[in-house]
Amino acid sequence: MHKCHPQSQVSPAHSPCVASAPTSAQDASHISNAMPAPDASSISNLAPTPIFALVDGNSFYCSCERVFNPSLINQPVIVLSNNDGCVISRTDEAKAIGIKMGDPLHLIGDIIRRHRVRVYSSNYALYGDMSARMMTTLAQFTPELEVYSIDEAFLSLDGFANRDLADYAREIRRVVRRDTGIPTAIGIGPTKVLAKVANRAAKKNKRSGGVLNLCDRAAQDSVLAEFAAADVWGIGARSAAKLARMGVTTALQLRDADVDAVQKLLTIVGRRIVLELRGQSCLALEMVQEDRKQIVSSKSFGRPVYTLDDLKEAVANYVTRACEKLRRQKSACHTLSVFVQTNRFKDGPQYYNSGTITFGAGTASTVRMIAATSGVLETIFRDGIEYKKAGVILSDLRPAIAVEFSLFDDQRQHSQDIKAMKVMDAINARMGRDTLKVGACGNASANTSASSGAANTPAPAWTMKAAMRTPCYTTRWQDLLQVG
DNA sequence: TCTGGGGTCCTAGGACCC
DNA sequence: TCTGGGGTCCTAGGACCC
Repeated sequence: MHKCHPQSQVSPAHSPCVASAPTSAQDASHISNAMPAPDASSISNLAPTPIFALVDGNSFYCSCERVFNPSLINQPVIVLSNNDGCVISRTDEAKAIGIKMGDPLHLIGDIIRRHRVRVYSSNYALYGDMSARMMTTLAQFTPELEVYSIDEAFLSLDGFANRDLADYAREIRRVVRRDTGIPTAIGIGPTKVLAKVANRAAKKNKRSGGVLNLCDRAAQDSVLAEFAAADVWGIGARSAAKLARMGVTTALQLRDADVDAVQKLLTIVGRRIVLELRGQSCLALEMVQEDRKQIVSSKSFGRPVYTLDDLKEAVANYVTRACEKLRRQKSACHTLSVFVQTNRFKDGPQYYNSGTITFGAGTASTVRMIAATSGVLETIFRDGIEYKKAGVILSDLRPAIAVEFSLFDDQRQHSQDIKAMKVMDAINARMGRDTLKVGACGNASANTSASSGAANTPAPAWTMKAAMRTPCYTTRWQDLLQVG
């Protein structure tokens, strides 16, 4: 999902930034260690400056809830993280009464009651589907689109320089709103970092109408002067503190700072940000989704877990999710790690342990990997500990098609594994997730939602809390919104 | 009682080899 | 045995993103 933020390596194919500023060939050679310094003379001075638009869904999760529940409009609304832990999305009304991103639910009970804040558990099936609709709509407006996260996309508007870009962006907003119900903000700039700045500024400034074009220098100067360096894409808390120590607190100061000094402080990443703020594009649009290099599935438990059996069941479910992702990208895993840990927010003794298994021949078999995690858990489990979280990490992923066998690997078993997984994936695709699953996963649904009360047995402790989840309006027939 | 989950990239330092 | 330099590969930790 997050391939190309300022920390990512620069794609060698992308060097038009140098064209607009030939004096910076030196700079460019530092940006990418992998590529030779471009020969300035070989680059046409007429190479067009790229144009990026960043489209971002406003309070995306909350907006998704509003689409299906108009009574939430103009109300403070928040959406919670897993286990109803903390705030991960809030509407403007919720921001206005002081609710912050990441606030733990149990610390803001007062505000919630006082202002009658509408509170929702997160419903990723719904948000994922709404996201897909938004991206499909956006794709109508440009052939070059990078889906950057669930609620954001970069669009290349390279061919649109002859149009009024702000007008075009307003049209995009209108159609996305009409076709999906999601309100957006759009920032436009000659680099991704500037498009990001424009987007944030458009959101903040109510007079902007949700659109801001930062393609021209005067507009950049005035907006960057009012923009905190800490809010620039790629500058986190640590880097902001370092910059502040050298007297840099605004984005304008950062842009005009000595680029070598910034690089010394913030590595090559900082250098790129400065150049991007100057209008030299270092971060290319990445239209194709690269395969994951690592797949993680980990979750805090709804309630504390004490037994090895419960841990095994929880982890079997996490492995199931991770392996589905693995097979979707047609990879095989060579290294599998499992970890368990206590509640890090609780006083008292902490425990963390992990174990790793390597597979000589890569595998994508849920069955095999569950068996492997079971063995690992037996070695890292200690009795008498209150576990709060566990997870698995699949790494050293390589193409499944190229799995290599040694003399001792059982190739016949391997091809049977593949067939079995094909069948399982096909059935689950047709009939719904977990229609067919490995016995070790138990009977519980991973999500103890309000609607799962049919079972007579209580949910295992590890299952997630999600007491305030809305129905999956768009992805389950039973949950279709009824009108009338 | 109560605090998310899933990613990527960069750098420094150690191990090892020539 | 000592001394020196340079290269590669791997890993852990730090930082950042949504």
